[in-house]
Amino acid sequence: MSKLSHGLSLNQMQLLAYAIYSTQKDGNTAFRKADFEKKFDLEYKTEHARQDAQKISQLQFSIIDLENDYFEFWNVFNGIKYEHGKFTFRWSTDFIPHILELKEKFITTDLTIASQFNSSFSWTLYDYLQAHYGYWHKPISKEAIMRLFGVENKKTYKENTGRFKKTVLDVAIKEINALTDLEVRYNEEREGRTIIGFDLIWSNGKKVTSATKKQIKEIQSILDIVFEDMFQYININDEDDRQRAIKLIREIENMREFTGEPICITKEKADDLIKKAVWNFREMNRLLEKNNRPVSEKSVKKVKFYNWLEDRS
DNA sequence: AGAGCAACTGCTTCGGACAG
DNA sequence: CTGTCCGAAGCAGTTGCTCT
Repeated sequence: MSKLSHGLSLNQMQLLAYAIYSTQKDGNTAFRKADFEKKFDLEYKTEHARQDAQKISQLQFSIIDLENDYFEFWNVFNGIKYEHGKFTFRWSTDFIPHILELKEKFITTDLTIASQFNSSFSWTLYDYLQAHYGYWHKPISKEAIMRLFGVENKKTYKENTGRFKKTVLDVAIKEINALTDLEVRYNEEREGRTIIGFDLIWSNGKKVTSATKKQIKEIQSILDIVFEDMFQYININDEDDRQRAIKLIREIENMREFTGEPICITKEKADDLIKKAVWNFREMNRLLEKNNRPVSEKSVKKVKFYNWLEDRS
């Protein structure tokens, strides 16, 4: 969603959210402006509706993975119509499957809470924090956070970090702290006297503890073994088993982003990752044995180690 | 209920003062 | 000298009101 709603004004985000909401609720692809206004507690002039609808109607949904020679772009809407207070819109057929994905993240949590936000920046930041479930802090460069808020071209903010804080970041944090369960603050990261980034720190009221170095090392060690034995796994003869092994490897590989410094995930999240990694690892070795492939000595040791841990508990 | 106009509010930008 | 802070001015967006 963050990518989809990038650079939209608050009203535009609300309009998009309400379109998704209406579709989700009763499959309706039309809604009355009055209902929309009521939901977000605002007045919406037709001229603004026109501008916002025009912007929304040009939205695109993209998936880009150039490393694998892959990209796709789809329009979100085929069109949007407005007539005497009634919006009618038609989703692009290729986008419809994605609406379902958006539902969980966007509709159930965000709309009730986010409808209270007065600033689009609050919406954006809230979305960003929600997307980083399992993290408890996240360092982000000034450039990146400006891009997140869609203000990377504002001269004032580029040259005057104080203004950026006052009118963008602080506004968003204040609203989130006031209206949601999250508690957000940040530390400034400086290089000399220049602010080069922020370390966003947040919690949902519950006490959170950072993942330990030991936990991260544990994830790292599984990553290393899997990587070393990669060829064993992808050379499995049986097509189905090979595809399954590749999928399991990918899942483990994706954990690499959490192992870097500084440690940003919670203890709880690290526990989940370790469990998941061990499970995948065992499953992969099972596939090797099933296909009469040798399991490396390191892997055998690792599996024994986990068996031993479980026997004790 | 929706459209349109006028007064007002607050944001952005610019340039200059100030501090390390 | 470089980067941050601050005030003035212009202007876009908001509010409140009336008319259709």
